[in-house]
Amino acid sequence: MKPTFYITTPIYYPSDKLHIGHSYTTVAADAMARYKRLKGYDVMFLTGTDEHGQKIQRKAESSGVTPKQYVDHMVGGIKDLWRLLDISYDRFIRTTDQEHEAAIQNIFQTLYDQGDIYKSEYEGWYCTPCESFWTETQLTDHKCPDCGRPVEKTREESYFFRLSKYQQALIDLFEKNPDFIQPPSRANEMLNNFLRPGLDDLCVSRTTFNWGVQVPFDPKHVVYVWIDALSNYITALGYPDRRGDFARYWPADVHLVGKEIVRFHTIIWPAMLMALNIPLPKQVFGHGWLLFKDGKMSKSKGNVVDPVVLCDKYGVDAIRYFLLREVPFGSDGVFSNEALINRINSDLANDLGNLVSRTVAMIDRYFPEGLPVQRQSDPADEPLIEACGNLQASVEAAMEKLQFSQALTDIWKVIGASNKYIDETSPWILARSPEFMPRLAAVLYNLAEAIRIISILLLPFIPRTPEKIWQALGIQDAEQTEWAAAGKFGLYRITNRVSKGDPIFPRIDLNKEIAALNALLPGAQAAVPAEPAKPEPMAGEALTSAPEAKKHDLPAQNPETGVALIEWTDFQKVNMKVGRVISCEKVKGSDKLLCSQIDLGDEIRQIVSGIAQYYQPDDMPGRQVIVVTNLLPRKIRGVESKGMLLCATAPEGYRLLTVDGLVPPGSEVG
RNA sequence: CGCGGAGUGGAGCAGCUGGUAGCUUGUCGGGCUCAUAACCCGAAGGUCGGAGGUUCGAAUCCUUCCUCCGCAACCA
Repeated sequence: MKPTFYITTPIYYPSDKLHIGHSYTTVAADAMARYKRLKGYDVMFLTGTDEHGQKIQRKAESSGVTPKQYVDHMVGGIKDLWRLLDISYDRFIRTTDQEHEAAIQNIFQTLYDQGDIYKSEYEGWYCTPCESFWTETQLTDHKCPDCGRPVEKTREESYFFRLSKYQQALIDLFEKNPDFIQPPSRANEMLNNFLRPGLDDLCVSRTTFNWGVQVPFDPKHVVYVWIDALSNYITALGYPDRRGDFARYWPADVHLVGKEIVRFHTIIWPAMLMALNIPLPKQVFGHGWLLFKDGKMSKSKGNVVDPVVLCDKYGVDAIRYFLLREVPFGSDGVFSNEALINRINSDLANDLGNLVSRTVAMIDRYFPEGLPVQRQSDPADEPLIEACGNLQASVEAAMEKLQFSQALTDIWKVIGASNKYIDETSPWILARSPEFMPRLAAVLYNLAEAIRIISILLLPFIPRTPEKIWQALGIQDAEQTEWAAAGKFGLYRITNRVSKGDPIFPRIDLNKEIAALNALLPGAQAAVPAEPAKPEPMAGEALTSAPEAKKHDLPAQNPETGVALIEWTDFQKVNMKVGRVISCEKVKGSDKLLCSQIDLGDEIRQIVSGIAQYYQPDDMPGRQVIVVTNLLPRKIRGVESKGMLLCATAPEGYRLLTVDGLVPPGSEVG
């Protein structure tokens, strides 16, 4: 029987479109899953969505659909994205799956029956205007940290999980299994910040919303995210049935998570499993975040850092390569368009793509009938052959530690060695004299062989590229392309026929491209977590075979820019007017917010905008501004905002939109 | 003292169980012409945030200070 390997991503919260950070986690998990499959493992790669909770419920309400309709739509988009990124998940769990919901009720009941869950009261401070609960420690000056207004002590009936009971067992777990949390620094964080100071019991139900799994014996309550979401890792395997997939794959080999949810996965989750008498996962890997360079946020979220746009422009493999190579897994890193394009140009186009091109071109030119049997080796070949011989071992060593960046660095060293080998052996000079033909043949053979080995080792990371390379080199059969074949030098067949084609990775004109991207997307978003900011799903719809892309669900896109096209009627839904600023002040306690009173002709509106870094309050009165008037009102830092001021995102910051000449306040824009 | 992270050639980073700095990219010069203006070689460029201390010796260990960033807590 094959050994098994079970790897998971967090389940993502589909309240918004997924961004490049979610893609980062998922691409990493995919690379690992592919690697293990190539090594011969029976792999279970799980991802999914966490679909319950108040935020989803509200989002759905404001869109005028049921929560289920809302998440169904979002999940369609997420699956499209994973298809686009070549994510080879084996199962896609949704916390709204029936089996998952039933399993959650079973778990809740079990824990309740054995006394690990008990009913009590959740005591907190309630801010009525904000409709928010705060704990003692969250308060600032005994006031609402959100709006600064007084709060009142309130009690809410809740169920609690006896987390405190597992404190010592968890400390033991961490101390006896130093590898349980990776990277190790995060284990210290957990021990020092949470475990040693002491754990509080955990509130695991809510009565303030109802979009969730009902507590079986108390229908007023729904199960809160902890149990609902974290349990996905076992409900996806059929738990509470402990036979079948559960027996086959559990315990998980690794949970891949972003650093912001390491705590939930290394404290709450193991404690739950201990309570249920289930073996613990072998490892939780907390990776870093992808940050955005200038830290500026963008009002029109999404475009340039939208993985869909990037894939359309540069190809999936280029994006996957960047994500896996640019930042050591575990550390934070910076995403920028310049960095992306530089990686593509120098690594993929110049080093790898060009190596394939020049090798194929020379074989094609000097030996159009195929490489001859007669080949003359030389001591100069040895460094290259040796580097190729060691490569698979070093890639595997890195992969076992989830060091994707290191694995790719190792591969690129051999790519570099190959380019250097060409220079040292100067095949074009050998080609001038017939007596050097055997030597020339050996050189080109060695190059083809190096590229063949490299291409196999690239499979986990950029799965489309190896196919293209094999086509160029005329490699057809599995014996030359299976994983084990990367460990043997000399499998390339002289009967293979090369074929020159288009470059695998064309070079990109950096300046032109940056200009195009900037035009498309004003400023990158600030610090997007590389992972879902929350873990709370519960669905487990087993995804069977490759689903057809639901193209019709996606908005049409302008092929030039990647921006979604909308109907005129969509545009008409937005109501905009010219307003005049009457007065303006900074929002108290805020660095970035200005609160303006705007004359719209027939009314005065209060609008909060994030422009304080670019405009002084004194500078605002009298300005003519463009106001979106029919946005849902929203409270920002406790101050109500009814609308939005339009701004351009310039390199130096936001610039307000205005109108040409004086017009009466309230004039329609359209 | 809210929590956490980071300051190392122009940029981005590694080194941090102590032995006077290394990688990628960029710049400059050279080589080559098989290749995607690509590839190969070489050079310039750093008092390792500051100040003290431990030591024969500190980027590395200790003390202290400074600066930046993320989160807490915000840009509908």
